[in-house]
Amino acid sequence: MKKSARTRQRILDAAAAVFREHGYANARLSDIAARAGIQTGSLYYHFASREELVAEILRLGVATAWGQVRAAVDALPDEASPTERLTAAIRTHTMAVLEIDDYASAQARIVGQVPPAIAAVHRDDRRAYGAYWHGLLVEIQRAGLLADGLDLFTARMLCIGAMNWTAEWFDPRRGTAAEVADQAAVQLLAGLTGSPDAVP
Amino acid sequence: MKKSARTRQRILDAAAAVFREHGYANARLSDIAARAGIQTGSLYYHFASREELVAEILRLGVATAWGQVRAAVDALPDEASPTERLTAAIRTHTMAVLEIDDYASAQARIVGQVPPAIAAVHRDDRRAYGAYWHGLLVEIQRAGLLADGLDLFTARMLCIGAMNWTAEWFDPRRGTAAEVADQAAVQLLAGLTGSPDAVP
DNA sequence: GTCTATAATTCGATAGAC
DNA sequence: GTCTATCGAATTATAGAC
Repeated sequence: MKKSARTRQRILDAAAAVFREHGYANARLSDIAARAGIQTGSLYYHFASREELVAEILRLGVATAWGQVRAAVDALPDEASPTERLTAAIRTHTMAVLEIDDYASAQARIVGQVPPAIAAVHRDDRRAYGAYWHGLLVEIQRAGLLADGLDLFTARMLCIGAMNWTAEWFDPRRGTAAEVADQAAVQLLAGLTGSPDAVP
Repeated sequence: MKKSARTRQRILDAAAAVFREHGYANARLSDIAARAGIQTGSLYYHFASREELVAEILRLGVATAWGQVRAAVDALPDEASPTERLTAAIRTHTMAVLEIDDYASAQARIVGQVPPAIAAVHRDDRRAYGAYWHGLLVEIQRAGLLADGLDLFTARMLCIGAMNWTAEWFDPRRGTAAEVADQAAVQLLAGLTGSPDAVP
């Protein structure tokens, strides 16, 4: 790998960590540069502006979370039930936000705070990932497991909200990320199916 | 009411609306002043700093949401069940975030983005409101309705996350706030109890 | 590619007239 | 109490040396 690509990667990693920790408003380019081990001005060799860097973090946040979730779902045996597949997705997405991945965590924290122009560009990424979750919910519905009266869009957004908001309150001193992820899977799935017995 | 108090109130209303709409980072004092119908410099007769104004919005956001939720719960007949009480709370909190109240909505959107000093001052307010919700969940638990294996703290935070995140995605063109609030009540309660039949 | 130095801009905050 | 005018701090962005 070229030196340029390696430095660019260091900057991205640093930016994800800083946005995750400080939120959008309080993340300064000087913080990011310092964590990447370079001077602030040097950032501009790799990114044209702060906004371009932010946009890339958002894109990678969705891409990595999605990649991990899909890998976990695809790793299940072919005969896995829709509830098993959704359980794996919830657990993995929550783990990504809480522990595995600074990009997913940063995306969850700042996506609602970026300027409209960046949000507009990012919307297609979010939609594609949302469509993937929609598919998982449709499987539940087709199996006749969805609780009566639920709108699929609202149901999905409530679940994603519960998962993404964990980044705001999670405290490792209170328990592990895996414990939160497991409970999220149980609780959210019960909410969708209306029955705890549906959880394998 | 004195003129000073009325202007102060106009500024607060304007700030809540602007923070709700633009998030924390992109809300400028000039936007707030313009909406309140005064010049930016005039803000400083009423508030010592931007941070003081933000802190007041956060405080009022929790206070008004709590007030509305408590009023809705207290309006139920004495013989109302724990599930009826929690249903009323979820529906009302969600309605506050989505429609009723710019303060509650602004608080939900920016609470995770404010500088640490402001967040520290605000923590007591959040804890008190959290304790109220904890009490509602304990009622469910005492009635033997809580699903096995749920940790009350995690369960509460997942619910609050799902409700607060609605501010990020709600689109009135897709449906009414009341529809989302109703579904949130059904879905979140089923998640907590593990049984749709527990919902009245 | 990265550094140092600095320009440009934005925005919160202050001063003083009215 | 509010306005106009302006200051000052912070931070993004650029220029040019190395």
